[in-house]
Amino acid sequence: MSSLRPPHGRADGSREHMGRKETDEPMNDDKNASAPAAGATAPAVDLDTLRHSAAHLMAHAVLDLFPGTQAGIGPAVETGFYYDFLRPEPFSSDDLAAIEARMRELADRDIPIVRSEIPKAEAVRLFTERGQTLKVELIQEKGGDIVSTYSQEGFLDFCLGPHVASTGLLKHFKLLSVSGAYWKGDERNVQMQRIYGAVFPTAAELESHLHLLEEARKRDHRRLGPELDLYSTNEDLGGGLILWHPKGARIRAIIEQYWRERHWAGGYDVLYTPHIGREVIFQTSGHLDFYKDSMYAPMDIDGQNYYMKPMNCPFHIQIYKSRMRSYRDLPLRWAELGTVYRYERSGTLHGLLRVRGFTQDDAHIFCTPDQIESEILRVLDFSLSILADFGFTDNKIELSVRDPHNPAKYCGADDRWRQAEASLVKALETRGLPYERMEGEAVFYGPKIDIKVKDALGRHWQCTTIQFDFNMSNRFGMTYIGEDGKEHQPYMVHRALMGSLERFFGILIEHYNGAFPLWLAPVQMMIVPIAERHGAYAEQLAERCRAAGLRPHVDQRREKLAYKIRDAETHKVPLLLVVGDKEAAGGTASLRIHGQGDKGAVEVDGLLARLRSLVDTRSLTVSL
RNA sequence: GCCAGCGUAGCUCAGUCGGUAGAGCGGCGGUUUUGUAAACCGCGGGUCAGGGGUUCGACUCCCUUCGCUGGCUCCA
Repeated sequence: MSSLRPPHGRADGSREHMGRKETDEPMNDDKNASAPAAGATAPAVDLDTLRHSAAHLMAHAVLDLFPGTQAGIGPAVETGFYYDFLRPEPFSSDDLAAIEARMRELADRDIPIVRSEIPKAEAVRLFTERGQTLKVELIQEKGGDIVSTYSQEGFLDFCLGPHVASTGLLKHFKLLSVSGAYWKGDERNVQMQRIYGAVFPTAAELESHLHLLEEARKRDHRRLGPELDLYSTNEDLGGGLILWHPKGARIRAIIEQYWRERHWAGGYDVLYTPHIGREVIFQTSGHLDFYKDSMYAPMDIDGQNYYMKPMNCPFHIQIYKSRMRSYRDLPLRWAELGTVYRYERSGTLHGLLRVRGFTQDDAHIFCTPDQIESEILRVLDFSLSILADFGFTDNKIELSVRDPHNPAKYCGADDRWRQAEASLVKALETRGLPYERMEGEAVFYGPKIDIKVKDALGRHWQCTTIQFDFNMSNRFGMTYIGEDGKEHQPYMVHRALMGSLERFFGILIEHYNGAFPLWLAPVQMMIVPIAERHGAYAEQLAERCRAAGLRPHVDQRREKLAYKIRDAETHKVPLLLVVGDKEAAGGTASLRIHGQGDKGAVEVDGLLARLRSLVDTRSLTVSL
């Protein structure tokens, strides 16, 4: 149903997009079987070929070391490859090391990789002989009369190719992890073991990729969040439920304040609606028909079933319906920081990025058909402007439209779809924004624009979604009175900018590596008196900071200066103001900026004015 | 939910073959009054995630529940 919430996917750069690309179809298909032949021996190879060949090399090593193992599929992916294996015993990390060592041996021997084209029956016989019944299944499904195979010594694979000429060309790889994966991606099928590996053309690139992984691990919000005392989760509380600590809550409150101000200034009104509602509202909305699996069991209140809301739209619609609406009232732009609860399968929970209770920065725009273009443009501009304030300026935009081959999957009249899509395209083109067209990625009730932000490590995260909805206004019988005095059905757009506050917070923690820009930092300056006798001056200074609308904290502990500095630096406090005899006498403070070091003594009023302006402009860096 | 792995002090981790636990940091107490990334001494702190079982004896072996991790599936 009308989800406002962007998919809770993980970062493109790290996990989610390890999905399949063209080369991940090692299965044969006689239509293309002859095309890649030349590539098989070409000395200059593209990256996917290299990675796919590395997958074969690994399968070769695995089948050598663990006889009886069956191979599934082994495509190239974004940064390397994976290969799925069926084997009763789990692969241990020791096994991984052994497999990698074996791969190096096989690579060192520079074994030629040979393509052959053989009759299907022959292929079936060969793979049956080897006990590779999964491959036989693939051949029978995918193969034409003649199928292609690749072999390197005793290892034989059913594969379209192309591949590198010999194993010696495979040099810079590393096995990373093993995990479960369903045969053919269907959870009703047997579960196999998937081994992931990284492959790059040069040692330097592999090294830099491994370094990126390490960097991502270090700035993982699940590590930084609790470490910086921003949030926690708790076993007794339950999975997927977030406790916002004072510092995290401070950041959230700042974001919420900013969000409200921007919305009011941007022509929105802000709503509040309850967390639960009677069964009937979710029957009308269709959630109980289409969305029940994601909803929690009802609670009985005075003999009536009430549900926790999984979305805010039915509630906003009730407000719309609370009185007659004229075309003169439209557009109505209603926003809410709406807390919703959704059942997510236990295995999918992930820190702040995928939780069971979260707050969407939701909005619904109700408008007339002829307002839709300008409204889309407006919401697009608004979204990009807000994302930019958080430092996300390099975004990827996707336009998700219907699958032209499967119109039955969607509801709503054709002309509405055409108009909706046209207005989305128009908005993107008016702004000259490049976008990727995603056929068949539309939600069933309407097309949408998604914005994925690119973080400091180059990973993409989906935040914003702008979705048409042809369904809700119909189900709830929403109307407005037009110029003609007759009832009309309003157009409805759902949108979320940050997605959910939890998720956005997680992204921000990783993007900034926990070192929030001044306007968001929960503690903006740590004031450090050198000795106890400077405590009073430090407090005075803190008072002046607070009077300037800044957030200081005084470190009155009886510790050495160096200790307090180290502490503030590791907690990523943006500014340090050191005060001792000199400063107290001169009415100054010694300034130290996180990541920049000691800046020497500064005059206080000037500093505060400067900081105030950095906060007001939401500057992402501190420069004086 | 599924496959695999993990869960020992607030945090990071050690703990041999089954004989009921240890370090560093943090915390607390004291000494030190400190000038730009960790002063010194001392002290507490654990139902070894919870429950059940095997055993003379379980942190250790088995079962189970919860939570977490890597993926798969899902992300309407």
